Amino acid sequence: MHGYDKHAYEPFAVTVDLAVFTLRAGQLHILLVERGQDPYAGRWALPGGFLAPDESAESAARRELAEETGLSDVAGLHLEQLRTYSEPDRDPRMRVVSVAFAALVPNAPQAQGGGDAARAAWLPYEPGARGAYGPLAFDHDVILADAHERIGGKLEYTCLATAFCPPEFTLGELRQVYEVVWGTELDPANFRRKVLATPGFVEQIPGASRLTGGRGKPAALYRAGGATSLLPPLLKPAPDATEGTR
Amino acid sequence: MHGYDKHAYEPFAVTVDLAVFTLRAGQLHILLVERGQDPYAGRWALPGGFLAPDESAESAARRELAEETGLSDVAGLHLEQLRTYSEPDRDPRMRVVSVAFAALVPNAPQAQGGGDAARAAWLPYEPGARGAYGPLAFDHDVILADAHERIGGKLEYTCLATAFCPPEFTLGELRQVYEVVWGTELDPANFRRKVLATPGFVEQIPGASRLTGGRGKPAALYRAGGATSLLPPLLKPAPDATEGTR
DNA sequence: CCAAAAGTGTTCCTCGTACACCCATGT
DNA sequence: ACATGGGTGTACGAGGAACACTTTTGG
Repeated sequence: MHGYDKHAYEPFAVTVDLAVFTLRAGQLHILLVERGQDPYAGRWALPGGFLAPDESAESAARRELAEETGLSDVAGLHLEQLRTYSEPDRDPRMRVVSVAFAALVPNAPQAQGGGDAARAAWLPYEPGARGAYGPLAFDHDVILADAHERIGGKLEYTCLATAFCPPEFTLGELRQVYEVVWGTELDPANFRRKVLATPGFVEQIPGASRLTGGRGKPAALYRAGGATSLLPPLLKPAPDATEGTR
Repeated sequence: MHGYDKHAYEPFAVTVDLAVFTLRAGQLHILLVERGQDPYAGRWALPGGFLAPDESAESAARRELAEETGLSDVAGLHLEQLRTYSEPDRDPRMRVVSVAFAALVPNAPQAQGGGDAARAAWLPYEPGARGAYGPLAFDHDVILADAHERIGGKLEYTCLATAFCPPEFTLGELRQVYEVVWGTELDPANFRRKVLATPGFVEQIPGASRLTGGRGKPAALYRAGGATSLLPPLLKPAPDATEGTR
């Protein structure tokens, strides 16, 4: 870090972009806003905004998260810096450097068309194939794909999955988090043992139980434990080579 | 992303900071520059600099890497975005948002006091205890610790370790990378099997061999293979609980 | 009675760990 | 001769994968 003349270089705008995931009806959803103005008017985009003069990217991201989701208690939600996107031409109007975040929300409430965004909605996310939202504005398709990959990877070796669950949940619901994010199926029996064998992953709520959508035996309820790392990791099963490329 | 008035917000300076590691004499070293001016005059700092108007953070980082190390071929070196540091008070003079990178260099040549940096040097890095360089300028101690943690973690599940090695290396040298970065010892026999069992991690150079510091049997030479991910991972041994806190 | 999901038990097999042992070289 | 590091072999044990089986609910 050498010269420090404040005017020697063109100023940059610094923004945050958020990839906010939730689980709804057994499917992974992503929070998107519809752009009201050019460029990319009418296209869907990740929610985000400028850094205020006195806040860090983390603060700005959490503020935007509260505004866009309409959630009152945003303090406990998982919010994680992904990486920074700084290609010179990523915004056609000016130099915008964007710090991207990934966030996880449990029971998604109604999306807020909050503030100045034209419209906000939770849309189902399918990796690879674009879902109901066509190509996103700017480089947000790349950011979204990176965010999904990061979340999927972190499930393997952290206790992050509970961030998708409400305060009280069953082991079947927790398992569904893995299955939906990874797009695979897991053996319920082995999953159960693995989770319970990890100290601090979940704590059983004594006596409580809940019926799971009518059918089946009532399941015991658990809440998230204090642990953050998951050792040994819970590995995503290798894609079966016999399936070929369908 | 809402209003776009170029002058509605205070402009930010955007810089890159580099944590460049190398192995020297069986010890992990970090490239530092000595600051010539206030603030933090006389203190060591990570090399870095401003983004030019037409380059991305990745381009700027690679440019700085070439300038500071004096290496001619910087294209093949491992350079990886770490995260972005944006606390409002991290630079006392103005708002500076810094995109941090971690880089790995094999056989470190002489450090360049290149350009405007007062002095540049490779200094031994010891996690935890500050080494020969006292507290770094700005928040660079935090960045450096984050970078070391990231590198150590990536060794577990990627083939990154070869980035520390010259084009031709022995398995003992590769093993030393892990031992030095992790601060542990590994079983040479099991390490050998693990590496050779991973397709594309290393390729043997037929017929070649090299004496290893005089003593011992000459070792076969290998070069880096094409693989990047290491499955199953090569786990860092858990710290032995019998050792206590010395 | 049947389907579906929770929860328990058991077997098989892979892989990591630890350690013994031989090989080739310098002092 | 001996120390040192490369390289091979092997036995033990933890842990994951697969699957059978029981339990409890709704239809």
